[in-house]
Amino acid sequence: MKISTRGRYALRVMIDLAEHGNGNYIPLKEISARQNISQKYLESIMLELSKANLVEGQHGKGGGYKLNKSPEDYAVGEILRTMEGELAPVACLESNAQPCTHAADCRTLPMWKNFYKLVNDYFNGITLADLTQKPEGNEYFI
Amino acid sequence: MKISTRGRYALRVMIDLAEHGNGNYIPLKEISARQNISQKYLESIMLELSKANLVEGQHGKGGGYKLNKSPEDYAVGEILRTMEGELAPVACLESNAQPCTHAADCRTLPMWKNFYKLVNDYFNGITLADLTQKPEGNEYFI
DNA sequence: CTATTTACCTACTAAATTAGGGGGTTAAAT
DNA sequence: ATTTAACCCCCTAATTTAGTAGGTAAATAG
Repeated sequence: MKISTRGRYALRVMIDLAEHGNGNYIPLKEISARQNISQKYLESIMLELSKANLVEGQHGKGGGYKLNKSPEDYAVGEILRTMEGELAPVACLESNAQPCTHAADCRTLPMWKNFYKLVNDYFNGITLADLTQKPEGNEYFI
Repeated sequence: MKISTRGRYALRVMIDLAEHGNGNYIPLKEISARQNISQKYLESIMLELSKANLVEGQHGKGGGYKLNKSPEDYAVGEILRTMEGELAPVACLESNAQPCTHAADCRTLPMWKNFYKLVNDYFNGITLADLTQKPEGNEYFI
């Protein structure tokens, strides 16, 4: 029941880009230093985020990564799903799962389904903007 | 973000005991056959459930396992935590975690904390009795 | 054109986790 | 004494996780 390191790191990178980007490209080296995450490992994470079109990479001097949308348009759920795949608590709820013949009398399926919805609703309801430090202090969470 | 096989199996065994036990000892062989789970693997799961006092084992003929309480007194959360440890989404929320020096300005900690509470509240609010098939049909979940 | 910078790409690896299996010992009932 | 069934210890093959190593390709500065 853990969020993977890749998911957590991706979130930290996205928050870093939201806080330090401002529409400019930020080289991975900077993010790696600021977040204290191995640059090599971050590379593979950025590749995934880039392929999923959550960030845009730019080669060469002055290049780096930047967000493709403004922070309030990224749901945390979107970022986590990109790194972890679907947030389903059990394999049989994943969209590519082969249909389970016992679903009709499975005692626990409704519980997992409700939980799955709870998880998605929670993380879809939080945006990157909610997680960035705002001057007046972030009051999103009590 | 998956519930482990051990956690799912433990739940299925507990439901099986609730539905077929009725205060009697049920040998693992029967549960294994009914649930289609390797008896060997179940052994190690039962050992854990037994040590946590969720079930009671009895040696010899007429022996097996039975619940220690009635089904409505088992929270699903209690069973899952026995098998998986705490249901914390990130390591730093676990009770034995070394205190994180960045907690004060961690952007995501409040989100994880709220999520942790959501998870615990959800699974603590469901009992084994809610998951067993009742004659009139189980209406706990819509 | 060359050097530098930075993203992008492929392959490898050590450690941990998962899902078991083998082969016994102990306790209870017949 | 035999059978049944929990309890206990040690082993393993496959998969996942969290990286590292060593490059190539593209953009910019001079």
